[in-house]
Amino acid sequence: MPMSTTPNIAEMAALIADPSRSAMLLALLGGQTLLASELALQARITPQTASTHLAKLVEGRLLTVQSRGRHRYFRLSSAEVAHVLESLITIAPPVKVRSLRQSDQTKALHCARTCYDHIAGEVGVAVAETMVQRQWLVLGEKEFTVTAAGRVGLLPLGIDVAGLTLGRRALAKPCLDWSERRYHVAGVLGASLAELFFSRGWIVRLPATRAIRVTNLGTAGFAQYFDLPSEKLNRLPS
Amino acid sequence: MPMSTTPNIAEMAALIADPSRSAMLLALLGGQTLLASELALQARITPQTASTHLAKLVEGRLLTVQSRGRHRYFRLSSAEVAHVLESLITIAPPVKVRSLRQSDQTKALHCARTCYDHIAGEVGVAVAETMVQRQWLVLGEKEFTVTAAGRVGLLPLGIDVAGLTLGRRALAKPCLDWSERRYHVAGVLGASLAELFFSRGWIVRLPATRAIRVTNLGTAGFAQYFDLPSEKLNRLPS
DNA sequence: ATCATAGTTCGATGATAGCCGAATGATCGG
DNA sequence: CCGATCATTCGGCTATCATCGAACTATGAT
Repeated sequence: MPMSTTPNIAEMAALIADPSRSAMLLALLGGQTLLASELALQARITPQTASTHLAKLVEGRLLTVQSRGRHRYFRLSSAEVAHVLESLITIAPPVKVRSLRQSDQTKALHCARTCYDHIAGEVGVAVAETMVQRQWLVLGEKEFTVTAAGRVGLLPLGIDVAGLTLGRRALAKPCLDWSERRYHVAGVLGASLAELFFSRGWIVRLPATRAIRVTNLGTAGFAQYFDLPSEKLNRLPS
Repeated sequence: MPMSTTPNIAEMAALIADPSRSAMLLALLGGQTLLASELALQARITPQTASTHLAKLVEGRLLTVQSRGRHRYFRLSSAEVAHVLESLITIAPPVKVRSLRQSDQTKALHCARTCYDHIAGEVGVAVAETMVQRQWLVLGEKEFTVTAAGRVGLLPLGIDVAGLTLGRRALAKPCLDWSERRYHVAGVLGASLAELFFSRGWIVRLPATRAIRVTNLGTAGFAQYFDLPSEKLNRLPS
């Protein structure tokens, strides 16, 4: 007697369904690679339990490990995994604010945060929309198409589109934002934009979160290169 | 002591994580509204257990019920829920083929199927790509933008884009296809396209599946209006 | 060598939750 | 009113699994 033909969604969902595991996954949603101990801390569990959880997540191909010395670095195994998590956030009931500090954190998350390895939140969406408005990007089929104007416009920022190495990864994919409900730029271009912003010191990571803060340098930079009004960027705690 | 600031992804995932519940959800992914008894049959469980599961799914806002007489009709509560399920399929391990009949079924699913209320699979992707190639759609920021040419081109098909009622729902969103790994059209436009194809008799639902069959009428229609080669449509069991 | 740190494995415990049988409601047809 | 159908509720059984203490391995520092 044949089993049902349904794909084993349940298995993957079960991996996310545990509170400790989902906490670790969300901690990794920023695209960072974190240590087992850091993840244990994030999930508020002992290293032993974290170890078993991480083993399961790797076994289930949600995470990939990289052993270096006695350390083990974990990260999400693909952008698709990140996408699943983001879509789950979309349907999850809104976050209960328990404390002022927390409220600050969530506000920061909404404003600017890293989604896997690119920039999401208000800033990410605003940057993307500026690029579309300038006809640098056109929402093609499976991805953003970078126009000739886009290639030229990105050069002063130090991004050579033609030189971006594409693995099997798309150049510029649209990625739905759960806080803004609009798209921002993912893919290789999104990643190199994020890298650029970090290396120029426009944005910095807030400790132990996916949230990022826009620096004074960044306020000027985003205004100059992307026409972003400074009010949008200054709502964050310094 | 404040709990973690993470949204309760785990709760939603736990609802999907049970094999019986995920079977029911996948059965509803076609957009149909099904009876509790039908869902129990799909999940191969007794009506009693199905009832408790369905109660939880409604409680968790994944499903909505509509009582009519002694019957209770269930359906997915939103397109977002469908989106979560599809994205989970994307990362779930591939389906094991257990029998020939099953292989046929999966082939049909790959070729053409309904994803919530729009058309996915080869046909859905092909239609979307034709529209993009004709510049009817442009992959804008959060959604496909329908161009002037698109509005004109869709008129002969009986779709008045300006007249489409938008709730909070997007007009035309790109939706990643797990079988093709390319995008098809979701959103209000996607829904009305599907409705059109059904009402014109171009496609019909195969019983008890999300798979659809392209009729002879449809072969002609898709060729005439969307330049789809007939070979693409004829791979299905009649 | 010695100690500390990072991580895993094992075993016991405890709680959760899916499952079905049986009984109860509720609705429709005659 | 009565039997049939669709569905829910309850109770008890069982299995699964997250959790942590304790012991163990491996790497790095002194």
